[in-house]
Amino acid sequence: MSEQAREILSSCRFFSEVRGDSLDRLLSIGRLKRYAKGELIFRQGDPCPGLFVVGSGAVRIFKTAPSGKEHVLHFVGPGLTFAEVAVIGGFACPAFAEAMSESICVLLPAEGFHRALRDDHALCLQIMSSMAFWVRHLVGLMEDLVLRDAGGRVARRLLEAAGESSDTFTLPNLKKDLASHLNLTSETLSRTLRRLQDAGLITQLDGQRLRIVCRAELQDLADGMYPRL
Amino acid sequence: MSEQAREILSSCRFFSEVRGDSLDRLLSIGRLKRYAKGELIFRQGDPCPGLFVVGSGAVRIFKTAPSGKEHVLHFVGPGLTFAEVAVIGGFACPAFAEAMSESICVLLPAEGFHRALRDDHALCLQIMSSMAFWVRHLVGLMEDLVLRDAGGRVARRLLEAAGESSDTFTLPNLKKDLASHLNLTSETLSRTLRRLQDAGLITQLDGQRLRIVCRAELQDLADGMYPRL
DNA sequence: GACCGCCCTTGACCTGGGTCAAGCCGGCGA
DNA sequence: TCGCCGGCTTGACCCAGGTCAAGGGCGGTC
Repeated sequence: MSEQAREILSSCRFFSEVRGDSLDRLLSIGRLKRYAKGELIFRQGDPCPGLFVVGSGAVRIFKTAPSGKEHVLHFVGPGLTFAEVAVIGGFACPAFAEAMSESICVLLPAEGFHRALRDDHALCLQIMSSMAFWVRHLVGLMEDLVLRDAGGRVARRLLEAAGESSDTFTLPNLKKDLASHLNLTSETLSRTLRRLQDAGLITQLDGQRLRIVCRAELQDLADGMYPRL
Repeated sequence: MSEQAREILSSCRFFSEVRGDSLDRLLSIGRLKRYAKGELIFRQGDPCPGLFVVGSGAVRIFKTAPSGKEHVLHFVGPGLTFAEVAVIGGFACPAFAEAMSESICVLLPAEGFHRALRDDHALCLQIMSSMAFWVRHLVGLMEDLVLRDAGGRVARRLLEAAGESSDTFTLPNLKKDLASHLNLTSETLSRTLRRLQDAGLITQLDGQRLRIVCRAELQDLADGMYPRL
């Protein structure tokens, strides 16, 4: 497969330990896919086509309720994967996937990926460890939804996304997607950010970027120490 | 190790495909543990001692917020495991574990379990598949918390726990544990069950057992089809 | 440059479910 | 047998966050 595909796979944490023959084998089964902005990659309930690795662009994974409400499970950016669990477990797609912008992915078809797992013990160990991190992340999200209020969720998200090193945070394309991910309406997210700003914890740089001003207080808020903002 | 331990491991779905040498190896590192009702098995943040397999009794896994609110992540009964993800990922315990009644578990210490994973490809594949199911379950729980209202969550839980075959549902020892698992207060759970009963969807047999009377309507409620009860 | 559509923000109001408080019931020890 | 204690139920009230509606900003198109 192309040099581009090699580039994408090797920049992916999921496959960071996979080298040499194992990597070649995966590359040999991979297919490069391109999606237009807004294009649906798969629907909830579809048979799972395989494991996707995002090379560029961004994909959102979401579920919908009969009521029409939709919930963004996660945002998948370059170097990250999706549908890996469905592939491994042999399930149908548990959610929808939609390109949030023009996106390029490597698709590793389920059948070939299974064969690779069967044959390659090192790959297994690597994937297992990645899945463990993924589970921990999911449990963190659940804890978030259940144990924190709106302010706490937003604060935690800002800190997590900015990371240790940087004080700036770039919002996803649409605020309503972030809101949905945090199980808020866009109205509430808007109000919450405003309150954070009024309290001097953050400043809004431009439409898409925020700066964290007071990390410690934000952390307190995320930890639920503040009774109220 | 004892015959009892063999019994416990082989009745566990997580290890259902593990046989012969692999099983012997696991048995050789396993330790039988006994916990009194209410005993704390580990605390959130503790280094993870290993993978637990419940033989008898029941364990609840829960997190606490700084506010004091606690959330039951899951109930672990005979034949099920806990702390498996922390072991595999090498994390600290992500939650508390407490015996809900007198309980017997097999503990597979982290170090030995890791060695088994490194050496045993079939075990890896099995565990990976089990983890995939576990992730799917977690995502289902999240979907539940986010996309359903109180009535829908209770209805879904009743249907899920009763299963296809049976129309009766046995509550966990304490209703407030079930409430916490569903992210409800015990008051709301109480009210919700009452409403279900008044609507003729369920009947209360005794303190701990319920009978599902109208499966279809309960399913509609779980699917969020009913605007309100 | 005028129109349009989409998103974001803000305000006013509503409601699902939490909180608080008051019984009630059943098990258990003295 | 009685009293106590912990969990369950029920009612009254409250509030965080959702809903609805009214602008406002901004890019795209003709």
